[in-house]
Amino acid sequence: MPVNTKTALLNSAERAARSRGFDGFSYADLAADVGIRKASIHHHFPAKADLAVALMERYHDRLGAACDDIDGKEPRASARLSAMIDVYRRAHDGGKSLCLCAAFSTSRESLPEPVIQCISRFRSMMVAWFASVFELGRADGSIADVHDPAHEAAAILPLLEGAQLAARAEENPELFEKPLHLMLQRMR
Amino acid sequence: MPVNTKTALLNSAERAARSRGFDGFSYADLAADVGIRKASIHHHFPAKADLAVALMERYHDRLGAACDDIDGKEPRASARLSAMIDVYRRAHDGGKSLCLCAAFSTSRESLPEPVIQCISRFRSMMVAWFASVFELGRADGSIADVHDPAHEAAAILPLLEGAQLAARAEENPELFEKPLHLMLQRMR
DNA sequence: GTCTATATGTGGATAGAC
DNA sequence: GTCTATCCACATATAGAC
Repeated sequence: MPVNTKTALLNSAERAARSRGFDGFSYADLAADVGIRKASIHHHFPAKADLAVALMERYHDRLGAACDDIDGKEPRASARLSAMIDVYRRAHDGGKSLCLCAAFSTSRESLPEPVIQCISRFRSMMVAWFASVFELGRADGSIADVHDPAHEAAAILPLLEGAQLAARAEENPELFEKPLHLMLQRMR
Repeated sequence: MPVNTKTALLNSAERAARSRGFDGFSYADLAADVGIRKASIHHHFPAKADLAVALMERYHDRLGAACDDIDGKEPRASARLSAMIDVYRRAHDGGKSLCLCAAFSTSRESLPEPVIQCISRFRSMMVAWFASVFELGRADGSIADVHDPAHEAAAILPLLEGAQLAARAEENPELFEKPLHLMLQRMR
């Protein structure tokens, strides 16, 4: 429940960007969705580039908080990994949406420099977190056959984003689950 | 070397779509690139939707031919898989580009129905081909630890497209290689 | 098949009143 | 903070001459 217009705009823009790409929505779309005139949006985000920056920064912070939250709740590596897979499962929304990082990567050329850097920071953060999970998985034995945590971590983010992409292509949630099957089977 | 205008337009449009998304280029861009006026493009592709269909069909046929070509040349499963990984490696062009399937999946909502169906056929074709490769890999022993060819096949396409997406995000070719490391190590 | 010229809509963005 | 009104650039697309 957004209490203010700015948050409502960010929520609307994030939904739009994740389902149609950054070039796939306009201020007119947001205006219709939120219920104000498009000129009013410029009061909150003078240029669309400013909106892109705000979206990516909020997303970075939100996922960072999700990592911390999971670490605090789940002591076992398999449970941590499972919880993050669930974050990506919910994010792809049955094949209607991508995570913001994947959506923005395609639209790269339309995005201002600060957003590119924020994407880079986001990926580093997530890969580092996944690496810590696989290291723990090797130690606590809750994930099978972990011989190389760093490369497991490098692979899992592309796999999750690629699975979202596959599901998005046909709006078919099954296409998100199938690619993850082997990984899920390694968890105990 | 395209001999005719239509092919030149398809080549230019494919480059543009793969690096900027389907919403990220216009007939004006193609006109400038190919060296004709934008009105002339409508003679070859009346609407942009027609162009999208032609692009996806050509891509489907080209990758289908690549699968056949690899099967004809490489008897070993590991060599076949390696050859297809190389197709995707070349396609991502050092982080400047995606495969057409990944690029179109993000822009899904802007695309006409025939293109969506063609993407679906494309994915089925590729997953079936990868499944045949992993089955062969289990039989000839050239790919280690293949216990479930169908799920391996379901995972490899998202992994390749996700790796392209990662590399694209930062225009960094290393981000394509790292996620594939574990898979490459299984090949002998 | 390609051109000029043009139609029509929509994009992001600004000025200034309330 | 939101509005109306407007600007200008660019999008896809068409008509008709060459």
